[in-house]
Order: sequence, then C-alpha cells, then structure tokens
Amino acid sequence: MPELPEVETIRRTLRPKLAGLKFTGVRIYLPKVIAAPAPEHFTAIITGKKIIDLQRRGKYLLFGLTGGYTLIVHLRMTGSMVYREKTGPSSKYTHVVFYLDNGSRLFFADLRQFGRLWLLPVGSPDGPPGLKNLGPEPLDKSFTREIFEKKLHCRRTRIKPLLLDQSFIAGLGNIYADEALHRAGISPEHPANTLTHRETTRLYRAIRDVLQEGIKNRGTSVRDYIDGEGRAGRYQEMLRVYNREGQSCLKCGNQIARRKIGNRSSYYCPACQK
DNA sequence: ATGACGTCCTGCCTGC
DNA sequence: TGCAGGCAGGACGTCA
Repeated sequence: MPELPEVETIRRTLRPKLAGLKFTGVRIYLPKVIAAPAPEHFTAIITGKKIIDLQRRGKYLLFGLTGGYTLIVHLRMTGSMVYREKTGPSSKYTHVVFYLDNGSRLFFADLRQFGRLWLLPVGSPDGPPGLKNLGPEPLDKSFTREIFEKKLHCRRTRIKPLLLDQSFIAGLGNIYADEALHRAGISPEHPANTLTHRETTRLYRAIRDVLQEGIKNRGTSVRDYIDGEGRAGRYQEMLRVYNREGQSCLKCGNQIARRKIGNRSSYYCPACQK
C-alpha cells in the first residue's frame, strides 16, 4: 500500500527521469481510472504538455505541467507508476500508458483498480476532495510537536482511526500508523485527548521516525508496492508489528495481537502499548 | 464530532 | 483437487 514513504520514493525515482520531458500521447485502457476530465479531454489536454516538476502531498503525486495544469495521481492500495525507457513486459493491470518525447513511457498499473488520475488546471474545484481537506505534512518543519498536541487535545476519538484520517494528518496508512503507535508505546484505542504530554511527544517523534526510516529504506513492499523504476522497497524487513500477528514483540517478547479498530485491522502489542 | 457501513476490485486464503 | 465464500483495504459518500 503506497503510504507517504512509498509515494515519496516514487517521486524521488521518477522526478529526475521525467523533468523536462513532454507527453506525446497517452493510451487509456481502463477509462474509469481517469476521474477528471472525461478521457477524451484528458488525452487532448495532456498531449504536448511538458513536465516541469513532480511534487508529493500526503499520498498524492502531483505532476506540474506547462499551461498551468497538474496531473494528480492517487495510487490507493495497489497502484504503481513506473518509468521504462524500453518496452517492458506490460501486464494486464496496466490501465494507462503515457508516451514521452524521448521514446520512453510511463505506466500506470493497478491490480485492484482503485487508483485514480485527475488532469486539472491549478486551483480547479474538480480535484479529489481529500486533497483539498488534507491535514499537515508530518515531515514538514511547520508541523511542530505543539501543533500536533493541540490538534490531539480537541479530538475524543481513538488515536488509531485519527492517525488514518488524512484531514487530521497527511500520509499515514495502516502500516506506518501501527508502527508509530508501537514505537511510542501507545495503544491504538487510546483516546486522542487523554494522551499525556510525554505520550504526545513520543508519538510525534515516532511518526516522524517511522516515516523517515520508510523513505530511507525505499518504502515497504508487503505485497504489491514498487517504486518508479519497478523496484521493491526494504522496509517490510524492519516492521515491528504490522503483519506480525502471533509473533513475539521485539520490545518485550509478548505476542503481537491483531484486532479491528474502526473497521480496520490493527496490529499491536497488548503488553507494551498502553 | 463520531462512528458505522457500503462501494469499488481482485487475489489469496480457508474450509469443506 | 476444486470450488465457494470471505477477507483485505484508502477514500468517500451516506446515514444515524
């Protein structure tokens, strides 16, 4: 599942390859993945546009194009964006192929077909609602411990579902939320507004640490995730709770548990997460 | 504000 | 061995 570290890794692998290239065309095999505009307009608009830069916001990839347009991509769970110079093996999960003016191609593939693309003028109201309502970037300098604490204190909900709420904080998904809570020693069911000053500090650091470690290790490839060059990440080898139900906690030795919290499965250590 | 639930979709796992 | 059914999951809309 591409979360912040995976999307950031894709951005870093794609940006040097794509910057300055021009789209010469696009082939859409599964029209429904184009959220906006209508596929025929999408094709017409993107052809001839040059890629100026590639940014990330939360789990969104933002391709800055000439003419004031942005190509917005959300990979959801199994989406990928891979750059290839030569024609590679294209799978049945490839839904969009972008042709570039150096002869290379950019492939959007997605097994579960949940990922979506938008091609819109900057500031258009037709973008994904989630992007407009996105919370702060956890790795940004402006996201301070004080701001985090303030935001936590006015929410009574359990901490795990809150960390997954993209309008509260951007970029965390199930894997990194569980890892951060374990690292901070906080139960996923702990109410947000009753976290102590020390717990808040630990959680703030844990969130930033796990995200940075994820990026350093080029992302987590539990199943499908690959970067912009088609390569898997390494962080799955370093996970301490996610996907480790029944195995022993690397901190205290007790068994890692798994249960549904807010309709999402959570992995945690009942002994050392309070 | 909060939570529950359905929707999208396919591969994989379990149970018979 | 084969098949049916359930499960997982990110965002988002709807409803209570």
